[in-house]
Amino acid sequence: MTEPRLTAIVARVSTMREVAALAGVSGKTVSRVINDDRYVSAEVRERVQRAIAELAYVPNMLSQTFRTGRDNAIGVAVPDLADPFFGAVVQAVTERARERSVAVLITSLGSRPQDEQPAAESLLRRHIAGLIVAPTSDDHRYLQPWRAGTAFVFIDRPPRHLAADAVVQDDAGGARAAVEHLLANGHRRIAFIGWDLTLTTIQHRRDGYRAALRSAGVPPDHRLERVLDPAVGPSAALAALSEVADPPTAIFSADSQTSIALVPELHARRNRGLALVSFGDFPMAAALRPSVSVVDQDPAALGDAAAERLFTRVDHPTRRLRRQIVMPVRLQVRQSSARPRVR
Amino acid sequence: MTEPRLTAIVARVSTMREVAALAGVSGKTVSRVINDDRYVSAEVRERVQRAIAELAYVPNMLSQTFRTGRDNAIGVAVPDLADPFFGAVVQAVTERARERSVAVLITSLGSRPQDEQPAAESLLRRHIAGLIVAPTSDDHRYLQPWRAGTAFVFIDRPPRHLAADAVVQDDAGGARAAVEHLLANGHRRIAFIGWDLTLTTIQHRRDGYRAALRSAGVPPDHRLERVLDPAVGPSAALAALSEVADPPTAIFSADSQTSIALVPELHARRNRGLALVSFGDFPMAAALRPSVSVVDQDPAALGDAAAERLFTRVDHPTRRLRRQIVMPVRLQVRQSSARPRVR
DNA sequence: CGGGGTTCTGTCACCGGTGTCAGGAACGGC
DNA sequence: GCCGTTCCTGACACCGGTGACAGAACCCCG
Repeated sequence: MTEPRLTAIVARVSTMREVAALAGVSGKTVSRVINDDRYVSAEVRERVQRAIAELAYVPNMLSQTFRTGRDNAIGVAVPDLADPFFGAVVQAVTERARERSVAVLITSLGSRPQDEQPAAESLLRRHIAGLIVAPTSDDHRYLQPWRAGTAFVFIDRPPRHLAADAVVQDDAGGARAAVEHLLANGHRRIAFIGWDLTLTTIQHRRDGYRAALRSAGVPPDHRLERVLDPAVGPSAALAALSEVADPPTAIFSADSQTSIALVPELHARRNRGLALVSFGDFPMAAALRPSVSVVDQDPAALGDAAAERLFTRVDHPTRRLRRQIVMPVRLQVRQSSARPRVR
Repeated sequence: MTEPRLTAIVARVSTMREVAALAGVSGKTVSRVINDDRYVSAEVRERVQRAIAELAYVPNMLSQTFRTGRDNAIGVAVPDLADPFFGAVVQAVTERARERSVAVLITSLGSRPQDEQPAAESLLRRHIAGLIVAPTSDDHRYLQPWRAGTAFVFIDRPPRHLAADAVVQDDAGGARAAVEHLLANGHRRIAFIGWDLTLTTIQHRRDGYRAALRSAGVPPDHRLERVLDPAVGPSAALAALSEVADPPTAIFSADSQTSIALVPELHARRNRGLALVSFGDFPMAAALRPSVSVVDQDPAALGDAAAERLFTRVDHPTRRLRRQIVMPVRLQVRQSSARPRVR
């Protein structure tokens, strides 16, 4: 055994047994030093630490987690990481995880519901401690076998056929506030444009839209409710709206995806006085002319809340907590929701 | 042993030995069925598969990876996931990884260089097969011990003091093309605004900016080169530029972060004919009035290239390949780079 | 009918840590 | 001097799969 050289250049990761051999102790004693066990003499501890430094030893987390049966990691599954909303959610989750030295496994689910289960199981088979999921499917029973070992927190949309935590937004309330704001500015003919009515979030926003109209005594008009066909984009929907007798003076856009598609189209048509409020902020909304009024969702706060709840479940599996957390949304009034032009 | 019921409700994940017991075979035979080993009789295979379905067995990846010593996962480390550029990169990487059934571990590095090493090591100690990193630090020697077991691909910025693959953009060429375009449109006084000149990417863009001016015989003017102070934002820089004798008629913004801050400010000042080209596309750039001309980086292509290179290194550790991959960038001409107004 | 090859299945060790337990040394109190 | 307690260290099994190897059954061919 050569004399320890602290400056050694190490070209390979070493194992605990190599450290033990170099320090002249058993593997278990090295383990004790790593884990700050109090029952190690100062002299031995010193020797082991020198050996660790000498070999640039880093514990193999694979075997640690294997031994305990639980990976010190959480999973995050969202439809699309390139979507700034989910990007911000994931960013917040990774920050909370790092504070706890927990690794984050990530997967994108895409938009096809049938892809959710295999993607989620690819994370679960690693026996992660918890999973944060923004679901795309309508049936989460497949998660049942994993509940004993893994905590689940749903975000954006609640679980179906499974009892689990959910952090959602006040979809109906936010939509209602947006439409009430348009009503207060004198709009009576207000259109609803959404992207995918099979999503419960969009349904709730439509419910809020309708409730606001009802409360104001404005008669509903199904011709003003439009679903966007992703193949053709928003131009067809706008054309159809303009052909309605007594056409709308304002649009409530039910999600930022729709708004992002809608805005260039409105600009291209020179936007004949059509007001707009978007559910969901989006980049540059404030810099556009007119700047776009939005219902702001604060994705970072949502990510924080989801991570906090997940870690609470991991730390206290038996604690009783309300399953549903509703994040408030905030109406951010800008220029695009001004009064209708007098004709 | 009860008769197999395929409809069993399973409340717990089961192990291979439980499957083996139910099927009346050895654990190794179950392993063979899982891994599609050809030496299993049809009759046994059938029995084992029924037992797997009955118990809803999913292999424990923790032990698989532990046995082989290499985690079937790759790591991705980027400064900020909420940045749409990195979001799109990560989205592309996760798609490529999913095609290969490889898990993706993610971490955000933040902007402080000293945070990079601990964040990277938290991934590496899991013995991942590869790491894609957009570095924030200037010294990557700490990765040396891991090279034997882990492939490294740097993105956006090349490694320092370490020989490893890098997928970068044509920063100088893109900047040069942008500035040449402004020159062709008659601009002679062109400002450079960047966010952080310690980053090599920004340095290269400035080099391209200077080279374009030099080739055109336009005398350089250091007063037109500005670094943005993130604390005060772009207003101070714009004010300083407008006070220069013979002020600029165009701005070359060296990164999308800067552009995103700059655009609202230009709008607020009613943008007195100041042209703009941004290095890096950003959301809504096409929808703004005037729409913003950009040097488009295609982050998805960058993520694809990085993932492809990583998997090539993992599959063929000895193959000789060029270390540096330069992704082309594309000048996307829109309205904001038009000719200067005649005064 | 014997030898060689292929097919199928099981036994056992092993990956690299950690939990359990045992045992020796040192120390204090009566 | 004896017993009980605390301190320190090591031996050993174990987590759940898989690689190496052995052995049995069967087939084909000379």
